[in-house]
Amino acid sequence: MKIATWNINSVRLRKEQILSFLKKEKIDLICLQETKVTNEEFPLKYFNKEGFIYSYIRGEKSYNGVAILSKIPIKKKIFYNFCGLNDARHIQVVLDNSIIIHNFYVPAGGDIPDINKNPKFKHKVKFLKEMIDFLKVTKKKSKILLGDFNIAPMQNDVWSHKQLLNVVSHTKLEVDYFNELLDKAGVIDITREFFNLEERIYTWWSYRNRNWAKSDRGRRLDHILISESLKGFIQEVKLYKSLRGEKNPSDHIPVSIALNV
DNA sequence: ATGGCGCGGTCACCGCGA
Repeated sequence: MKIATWNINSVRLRKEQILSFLKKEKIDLICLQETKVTNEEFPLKYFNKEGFIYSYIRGEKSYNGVAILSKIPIKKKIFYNFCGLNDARHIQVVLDNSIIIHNFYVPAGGDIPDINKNPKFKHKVKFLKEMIDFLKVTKKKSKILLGDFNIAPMQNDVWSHKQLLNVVSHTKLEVDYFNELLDKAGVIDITREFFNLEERIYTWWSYRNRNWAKSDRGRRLDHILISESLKGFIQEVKLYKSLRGEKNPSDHIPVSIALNV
């Protein structure tokens, strides 16, 4: 079973790229973020006719939006609201084998890393706190958390640890919350387990840098976190950097895991 | 060292991303 996550930055604009990726990499289930579309306007039939007959979509106009497209049956569909907002940042499904899959789009947090000066950062921090409280009660359950966490937790998850210490996504406050989440939710950062700690790995490169590949100033913001109990079933973890170089790309690339279950 | 782009909406500009 192969599961992927991808912040797609508009599903309508990039449905062909998504399908091509799903086919080429033989993905069974994908979690999308920033679909930027209402459920009514979501191109669901486009994926249904290609075998992704199971789905759970939750979108809104213009902003945010998450979706799960699957070839594998989905037993249960649930969503949760954080910070009292109905803003389509989380959905959850349960598979027939009882594995729980969460798809998250954590708030970006704006520019200034100060909760007293920047309401967007305050929102992000509150979201993370509520996420921890929400997940800690399921610590013992077999689960996979995927999505755009908007946090680059380790030194080699950014192009320059020193220069990004005070940049939203890599501040100590955010990294501490990320690690608390791993601990309290009972999950591990499986991508890092499959790559050397010394290796710089990214899932996002800014649109603003035309020469993104050459300057390579990326960040690892997209994650797949799995229960300890599932670790033995993981056969591979893949990052698809080449997709950032496609025509009209998303600024994020997909990440996938292959599970032997 | 800095600035750099791309999305959706209802517009030819803005809010937002990170």
